[in-house]
Amino acid sequence: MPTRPAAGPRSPLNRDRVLRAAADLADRDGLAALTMRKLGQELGVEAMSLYKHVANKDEVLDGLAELVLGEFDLPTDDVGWRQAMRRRAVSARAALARHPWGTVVLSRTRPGPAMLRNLDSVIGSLRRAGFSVELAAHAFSLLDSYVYGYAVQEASLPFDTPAELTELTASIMDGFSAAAYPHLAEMGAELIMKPGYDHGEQFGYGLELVLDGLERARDAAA
Amino acid sequence: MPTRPAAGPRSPLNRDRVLRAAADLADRDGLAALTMRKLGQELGVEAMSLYKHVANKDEVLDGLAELVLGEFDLPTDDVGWRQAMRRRAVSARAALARHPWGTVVLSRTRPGPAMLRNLDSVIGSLRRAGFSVELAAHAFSLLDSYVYGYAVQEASLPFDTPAELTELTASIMDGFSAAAYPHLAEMGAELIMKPGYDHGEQFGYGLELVLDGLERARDAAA
DNA sequence: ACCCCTAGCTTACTTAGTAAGCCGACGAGG
DNA sequence: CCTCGTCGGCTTACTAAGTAAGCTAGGGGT
Repeated sequence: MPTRPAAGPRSPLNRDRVLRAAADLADRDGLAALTMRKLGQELGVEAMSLYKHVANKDEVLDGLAELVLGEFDLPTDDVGWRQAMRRRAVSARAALARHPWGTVVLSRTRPGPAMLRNLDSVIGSLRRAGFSVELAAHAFSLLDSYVYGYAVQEASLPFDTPAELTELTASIMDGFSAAAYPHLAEMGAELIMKPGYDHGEQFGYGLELVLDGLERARDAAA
Repeated sequence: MPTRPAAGPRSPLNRDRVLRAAADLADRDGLAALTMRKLGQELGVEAMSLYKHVANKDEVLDGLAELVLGEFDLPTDDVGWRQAMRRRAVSARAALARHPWGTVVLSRTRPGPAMLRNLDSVIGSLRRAGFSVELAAHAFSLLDSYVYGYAVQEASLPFDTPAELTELTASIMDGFSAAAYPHLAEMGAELIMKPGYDHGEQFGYGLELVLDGLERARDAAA
C-alpha cells in the first residue's frame, strides 16, 4: 500500500485537478494547444482517463470559464458602488490579461452559477446605491461590455511587452504605411513611441469615464 | 457526357467566391460548421480544390474578418465626429449581430489593411474635431471596446428572438433560482419580462453615455 | 500541332475527440 | 483469507478535419 500514499507523483486525480491543469496548459501554450491528449500528459495519464472526471472537452472549457470568473472580485458592501464596480472591472481585466484564453471560453458559455452569482451581486450593489432597475441594467451592460471588449482586444494584440509594442508600431509605420495611414502614423510617433507610454493606463481612463457617466445618470434620475 | 457543361453552374471559382461562401456557411450553420470539406461542397468542389485559392483555413478566417470589417461604416467628413462615431458603432454592432462569428474571427487577426484603414479614418475624424492625439487614442479604445464587448456578449446570448429571451428569463427565474439570485429575479420580473422590452436599446444608451463623456473630455481639454 | 499552365481531383497522412471495452488494485463481506 | 464488485486508468479503434503530394484534363498561347 505504500504504492499509493507514499507521495507517489500520482495522487488520485479529480475534476478540479484536471481543470487546473487545463488552465495551466492553456496559460503556457495557448488555448489551441489544449487537447485532451496533451492535458493527459500534463497529468501523467492517458487522454481517455480524463473522461472519468469530465464528460467531454466542452465541459473542460466550461470549467475554465468558471475558473476565470472566480478570479473576478465580487462587490462587497463595505465600499461604495463606484469603488465596487472599479474593483470588479480592474480585477476582471487583470484576470483576462493573465489568461488570454479567458475571453474565448467566457463567450462560449451560457451563464453558469458563477456568472449568475457575479451578476446578481453587481446588480445588488447598484440597487443599494440608488440605481433604478433599468439604470442598473444599463450600467452592468455598459461596464461588462467595456471590460470584456477591452480584454478581447488586449488578448488579440500580437505582443506581450511594451518593448514589443514599440517595435511593432515602428515596423507598421515603416515606409509607405505612414503615407497610407497618416493619422495612425501620427499617433504612433507622438504617443506610442514616447518612452513611458503605458498601454494599461488606457483601461483606467475609459473606466473612469464610464463610471462618471453612470454617476451622472443616477443623480439625474434621482 | 460533358463533365464540364458549357456554362454549367460552375463559374471558375476564386478567392472572393470562396470567402463569400464561407461567410454564408458560417451565417447559416455556425462557425464550427465551417470546414474545408463543407465549404467545398457548398461550392460544388472538393475540399482540396479550395487550396488553389487560399493558402489554408487560417487565411479563410482572416478573409472573413476583413469581410465583416468591410461592413463597418467608415467616418465621412460631411457629418460631425459624434455622428460619425455613432454611425460606425451602430453599423459595427449590426454587422456583428448579423454575423455572430464576427467577433471570433476579428479577435484572432492581427490588424490587416482593412482594420488599419478603418482605424486611421476614425482617428482622423476625431483629430479634425479637435481631439488631441492622446484623447483620440482614449476615444477609439473606449468606443471599440464597448462595441466589441457588446457584440461579443450579444453573440453569446443563447437566444435569437425577444420571445426566446423572455422564455429563457422565465426559466432561469423558476423555483429556487429566484431566491438564490434575488436581484436578477427582480430585474427579470420588472424589466425583461415587461412587454415591449427591447434589448437592442441597451446598446444605444451606453453608446450615448460614452459619446457624452468623450465630448465633455474634449471640451474640458480645449 | 504542340505544349504547358491551371483548376480541380485523388490519395493518404496526421492530429484530435471520443466510444467501447479491458484490467488491476483495493476495500467490504463471507 | 479469499472473493468480488467498483473504480480509476489503459488500450484500441473509429471518425472528422486540415492539408501535403502528386495526377489530369482541357484550353490558350506559340
